[in-house]
Amino acid sequence: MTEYLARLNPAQREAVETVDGPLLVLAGAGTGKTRVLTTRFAHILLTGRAAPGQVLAVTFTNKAAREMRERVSAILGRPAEGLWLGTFHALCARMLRRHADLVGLKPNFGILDTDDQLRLLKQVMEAARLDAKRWAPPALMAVIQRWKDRGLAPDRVTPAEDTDFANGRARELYAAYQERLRALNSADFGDLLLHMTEILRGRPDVLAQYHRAFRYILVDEYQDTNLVQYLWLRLLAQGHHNICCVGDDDQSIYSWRGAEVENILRFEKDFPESRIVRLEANYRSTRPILAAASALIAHNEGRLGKTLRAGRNDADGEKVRVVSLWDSDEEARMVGERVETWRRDGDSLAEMAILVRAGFQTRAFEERLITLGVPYRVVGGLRFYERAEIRDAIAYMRVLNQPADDLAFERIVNVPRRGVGEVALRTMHQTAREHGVPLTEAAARLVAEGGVKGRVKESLAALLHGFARWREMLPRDGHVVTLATMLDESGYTDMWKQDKSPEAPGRLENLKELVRALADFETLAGFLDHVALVMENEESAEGDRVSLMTLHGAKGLEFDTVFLPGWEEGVFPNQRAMDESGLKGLEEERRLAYVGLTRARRRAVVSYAANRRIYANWQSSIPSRFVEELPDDQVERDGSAAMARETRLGITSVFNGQFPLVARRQKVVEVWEQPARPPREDAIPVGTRVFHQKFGYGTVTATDDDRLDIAFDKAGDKRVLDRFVERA
DNA sequence: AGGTTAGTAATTTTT
DNA sequence: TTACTAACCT
Repeated sequence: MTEYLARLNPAQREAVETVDGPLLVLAGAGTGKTRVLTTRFAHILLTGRAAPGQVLAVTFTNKAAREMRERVSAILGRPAEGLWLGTFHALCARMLRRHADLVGLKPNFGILDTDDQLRLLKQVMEAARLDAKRWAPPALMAVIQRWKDRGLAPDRVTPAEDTDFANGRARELYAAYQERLRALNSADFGDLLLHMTEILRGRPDVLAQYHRAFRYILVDEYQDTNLVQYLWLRLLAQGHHNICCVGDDDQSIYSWRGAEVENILRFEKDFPESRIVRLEANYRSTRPILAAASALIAHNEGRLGKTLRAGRNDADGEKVRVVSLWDSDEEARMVGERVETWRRDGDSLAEMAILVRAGFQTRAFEERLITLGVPYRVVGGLRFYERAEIRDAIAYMRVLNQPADDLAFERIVNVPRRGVGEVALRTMHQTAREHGVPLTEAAARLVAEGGVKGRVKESLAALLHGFARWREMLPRDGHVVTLATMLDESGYTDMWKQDKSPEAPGRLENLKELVRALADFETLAGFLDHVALVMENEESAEGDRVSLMTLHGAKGLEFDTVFLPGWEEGVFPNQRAMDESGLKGLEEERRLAYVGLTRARRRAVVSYAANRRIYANWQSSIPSRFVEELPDDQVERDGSAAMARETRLGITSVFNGQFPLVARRQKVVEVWEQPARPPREDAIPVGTRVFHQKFGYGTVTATDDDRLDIAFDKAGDKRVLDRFVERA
């Protein structure tokens, strides 16, 4: 047997060797999903079933695409070239450039970022005379994106599917938005998939062309596909049916972005002869971690069903720790202390991660780690190409590349400040509309014909001359020199040099980095495409640092030690997720918890605090139901944690019957079916003087069962649970 | 046009 | 708390 096959376990080998026909690989966390995918890819090539260019391999992230490319090359023993391997968006962009005319675009269409989309949408809404205060543009953007996620072009949206946004005018606005995009020769992210799917649906000749081109299709993270991606895949797989999807329904955490786990089930229906392989041997985590994660996720309904087994011989290990703390500060201290202790014991910081539900939660830990002098890095956050200075610089390049790029021009026309404000911009827009020309041309006319005067005229003239000059430079001096010159001569770099804010030097550094990055590209257009599609954070993974990130950001990563703080009702599971999506939302939160736990190889520390500062004021909180769903025999609860857990069981009123989400389950049913708690004998009436450990003395101003509103003498107005105060 | 101040809202975000 | 926006003043 060939060497690369010998390294696989039987299930993995089956997934690799079942080459023909539809195959669904259900791969639990840490079961070697990437290995299967890459080995399968290489296997197809090495057995001569297809040439490199005849396999279509789709991922969600650029990172995953890069990794797959590297690993396929490693197995082949040579660089893998000519592959159709990339993200859904990158592959669609590549295809769409060939067929742009079929959807009314030119092959050099631009790809808009979120800022541009929003700006354009605002303009569309303005033109439709909608009150931006009553109807928020981002809300409409979300509606349109959902439609695009579902493969619905404006003419496919039925009136019944219109939302109540703008009194049912969302469809009309969507159509207008698409019209504007076309006029600007631009596509947004959703369009890449939508247009391509429309083309494949409507043009059998084009579809046939791709059927001939691709003999095999490989799909990563299948549980995260949305409907339009599914349709696109299904169209491409028609005929040969050689499609292999790898995914894990238990790790589906992007439904709020349009992902539909149901695609897994649909797939089986559409390809009745499909086979399913389950990868269940986990090579990552210790037994207790696996057992805890499995027990937790077992609370979800409608799973396809997988059981993680420890695949390692050395899988025994410490129990999962659950620590309860008095407040969020103490939680941060606890995490900091353990980081220090384990570091002293020889653990590497790079092997520790703090995974939070929401980005803002990282701050408390950052502060603590700074105090302790422990190096850390925050993963995620603003990406390189999302920084204002980078977007500005790119907007300059876009105008250079395509003078008709109104959105880019609008962005930089007054950056740096040139005295071209709202009024001047409106004049330009009006002229542009009247003559049916782009903004740059409108500006040129206004300058020439005296439509603008004084400073505005001077500035616009200077800027337009600048662009003419830089455009001349481009073929002569190359794009790198041109960009640097353009940024200098336009006054853009000066703007940051004169800026006294602490971020300014960093921004100048970023601009230099951008110029350096540009050098890697042959053409300006190629670079702009890269920027739009490969918005990556060039994070220097260098140095021994603790990683801080959201649970979403941690998907696909693993660490020896994982801290999971903030397991409190409302925080995690997140209140809004439950409000908006009910049981589905809760189950997705639980999957997120599952993802978090399964990131850990050796140690997991779950924690929650009884009091948390949210914005300015303190709020008491209740331990997350997930804490309780962890199995006792795999978990070591800190003394006070055990106590607080009982507290949680006793407190049913906090849910107020709003979320009978857990009532289906035996164990908690008891809790839910308890008769309304009898009025407590020790109820604290309004007006009582009380003492609170943290806030000191105060007077009760209102009560709601066990929750008290208290006006504290020093700490101000707070709402706390009655068990945290005593009569003064 | 641009800077200042007061008011308001606040997950997750692969492309 | 911060960060962003809208109204307001210079």
